[in-house]
Amino acid sequence: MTENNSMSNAEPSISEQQAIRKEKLNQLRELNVNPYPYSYDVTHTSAEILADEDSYITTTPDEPGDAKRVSVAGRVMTRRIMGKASFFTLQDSKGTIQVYIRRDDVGVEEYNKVFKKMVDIGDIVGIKGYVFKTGTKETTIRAEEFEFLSKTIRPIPTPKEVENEDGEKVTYDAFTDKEQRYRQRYVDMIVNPDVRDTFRKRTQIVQTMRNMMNERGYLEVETPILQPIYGGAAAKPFVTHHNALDMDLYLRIANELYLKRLIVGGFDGVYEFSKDFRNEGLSRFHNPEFTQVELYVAYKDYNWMMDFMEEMIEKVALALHGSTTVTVGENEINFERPWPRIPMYEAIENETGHDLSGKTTEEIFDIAKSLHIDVDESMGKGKLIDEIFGETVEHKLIQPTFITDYPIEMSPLAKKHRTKEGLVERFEAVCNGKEIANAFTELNDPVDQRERFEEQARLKADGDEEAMAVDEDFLRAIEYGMPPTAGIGIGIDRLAMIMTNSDSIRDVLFFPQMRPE
RNA sequence: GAAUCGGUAGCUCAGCUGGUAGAGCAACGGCCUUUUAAGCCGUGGGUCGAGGGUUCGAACCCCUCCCGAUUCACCA
Repeated sequence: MTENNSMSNAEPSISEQQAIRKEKLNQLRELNVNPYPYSYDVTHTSAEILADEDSYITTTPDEPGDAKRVSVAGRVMTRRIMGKASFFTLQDSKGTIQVYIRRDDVGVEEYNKVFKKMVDIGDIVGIKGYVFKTGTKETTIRAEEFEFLSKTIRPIPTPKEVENEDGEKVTYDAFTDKEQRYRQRYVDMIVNPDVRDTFRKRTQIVQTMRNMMNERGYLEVETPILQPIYGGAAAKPFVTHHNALDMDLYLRIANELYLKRLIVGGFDGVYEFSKDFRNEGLSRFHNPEFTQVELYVAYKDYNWMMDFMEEMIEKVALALHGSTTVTVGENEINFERPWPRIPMYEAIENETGHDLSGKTTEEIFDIAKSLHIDVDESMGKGKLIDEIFGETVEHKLIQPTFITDYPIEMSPLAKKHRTKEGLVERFEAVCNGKEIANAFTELNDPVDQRERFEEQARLKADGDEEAMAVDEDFLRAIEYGMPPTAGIGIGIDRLAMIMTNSDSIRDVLFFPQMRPE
């Protein structure tokens, strides 16, 4: 970053429309109208009225008598002014409802000088009135009182949705520029209501998972984000500095090692929804900060964890869609239990015809070359196998699938397989061609763990930036004894992408990372 | 980091082999008391992403840079 500070926000020159709207603020105050009052008594949302409209509608709107009164608040999204009466669409958090406002209902001054002259699309207003159906059978609130709640001084995009002859919805002037949608998510949410729906679903995913873990009696905990030693995953960290301690700290890349300390401490099950940070590239699938849930359960192994995950994700699909089947792009993905469980070597053999079990590093290297996979001499056995899997198998796994039993070289925190030499008890859940979870029977043999860390340290010394550091405190913890434990990390962003049929991680993050404007 | 495509009014977009910018919606002034992309008449609005170059003349051609999307590479 240079001298010219990109954090500063010099006020840009304003458009004609902004100038006009600012002037309206002065005019409103001259009319003794507060453009920014303090509260409003909202009795109904648009959705509550529309869901039960028969109980609200009066058939004699010109003589409403004791028809039910409603007050709603929201944003003016469209306007149709016809002289002495007008229609406008009011959008609140639950949807939209049409409002009909007449000069002779709200008063000449209020209608002519305030409503007609001062209201812009985007303004937040409150309406009190009663409900009727128009000639074209649209349920509409007839306003008896109108109030400004917040005057907008910046024009918002004005998309228009209409049904064509075939009954299809066509949107004109939709707000589609992705850069602006991400940078100004607030505008995106105002004019693209399905965006709000995506984020509601994301929260529903988290809540469904949290509820299930709570029902099982697992404890939701919080562990440090600022860590003196980062670990628990293979990734490059962000570094920051603590002034008072005069030491560098890392933003966590995973919370695994802290959660396992808590299992040592005596909890049977702990979980944390955690923002993790990895100093790597951005893409459709990667944001520098992302969310995982990690869960550790004592006295269980990875077989149990597969059962648990199936059940949890099936619940999520049902909660969001009322079905185990979810449409993602061109695929129908079915999360109904049980999911196939395929050992990694078997998955590779099924796809390529090569059985890697018992093969030497050199033999696997040659197989990779024969499959036209980009490999080099520096790659270890585990890395080579991972490359082969990634290139030949992973993207083909559309339906949820557990890939089990990984090479020990790639898994320094997982326990050796109880029967298969050279492998660990680890699985990844793959769905729509992408990993959505990673889990193992946790390594609780402290001597073995120390050796694995030392191997990582050798890799780090050889220049592997993603190799783990030896975490002496973590070793000390498991030297005190950690019970047999199953652990899992589930990527919430990836899961949300699948469950909401989003093709970019940016669509499931409110504020994806962007370069400064 | 590389390649491709893109950045023109508040929004969505035109703009030909170079002749200093247009449309619809939005805004502004009128008319209009059941409209719904409301309609009709009229008006204004632009650092054409930024900077340099070529040219009599650049939104357009050339160079550099900024921002974004997509694909690829690393990664969850």
